[in-house]
Amino acid sequence: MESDVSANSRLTIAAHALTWIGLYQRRGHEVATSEQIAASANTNPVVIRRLLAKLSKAGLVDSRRGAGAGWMLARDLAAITLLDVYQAIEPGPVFAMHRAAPDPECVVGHGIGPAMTAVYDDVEAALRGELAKTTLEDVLRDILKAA
Amino acid sequence: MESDVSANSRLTIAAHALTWIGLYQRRGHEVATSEQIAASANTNPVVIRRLLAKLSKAGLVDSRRGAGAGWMLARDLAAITLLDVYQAIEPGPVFAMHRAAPDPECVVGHGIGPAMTAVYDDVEAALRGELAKTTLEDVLRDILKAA
DNA sequence: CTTGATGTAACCATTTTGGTTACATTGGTG
DNA sequence: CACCAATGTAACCAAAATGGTTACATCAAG
Repeated sequence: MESDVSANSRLTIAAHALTWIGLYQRRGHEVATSEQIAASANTNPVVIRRLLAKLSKAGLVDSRRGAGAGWMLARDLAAITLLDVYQAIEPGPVFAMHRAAPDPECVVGHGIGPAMTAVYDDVEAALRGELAKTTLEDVLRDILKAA
Repeated sequence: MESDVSANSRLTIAAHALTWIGLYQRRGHEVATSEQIAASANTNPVVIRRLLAKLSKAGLVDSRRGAGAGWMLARDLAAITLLDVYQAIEPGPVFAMHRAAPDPECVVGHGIGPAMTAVYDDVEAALRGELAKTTLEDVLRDILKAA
């Protein structure tokens, strides 16, 4: 215990992958391979494929198999928000309830669940609202501006 | 991999502990012990003490040692927001960057870090803003209302 | 039919999370 | 003063999450 800075990097990697595909296609290529993306993101191709598989189920990308296989965007970068990406890869909530149910005989133990759930719902809504404000086009613009 | 619903329950347990102490004191008791709180939250007293230790460092609670030892609020429930609790126990960010630095030769690999950091900063601000809206007095009111 | 890449399962090392034991320390009380 | 209940922490552990890696069946264009 004691160390923090947990959190996972999936949203970052997924945004990286999609942005990379978008830029690659914009430069005239049909599809991008998980190997190319993995090289840019400095991770393993399987990690990329796992994320893209989820993004594919969410309708954000399409894949082509066989020879000349690879990935392509299903929508323009401007039509994909970070919320879309987040929802595609992170079904779980940010905050968890008690690991084991609290004492139902205790007033606090009995009522804290619903009370915190209500708050967490609002927090998640705020988080989603904020993620929805940024599209991958915005991210790419930021990237190109800084280059 | 694959399962989700990660997230930790620390904020929930910490809010539970503080609310419990507040109600207990309101009923005329001087201090609450980690054992009592642990019984209500259905966890181990050491887990409670670990959290309260951090909350103590943040100035939200005080502890008394020796005989008649225990914990008491350093401020009224109405003067403690969930943001105060969150900051006391969760220094780390919600989203992480690449585990290994991306390819600096690649435009995306080079610029994605600052771009995502900017977004994440806004998201965290929104999350904190939402947590700041609720005080533990609000939580307790909710609990008592439902009882 | 060959080939290059997807789609997934499987396995593993590392880290996080939280539960548990253990124990030194504290300070009021009998 | 000795007792004792509870804090404050270290240490250890089991379970789960996170990502990296190998392996391989499948697919489809050439």
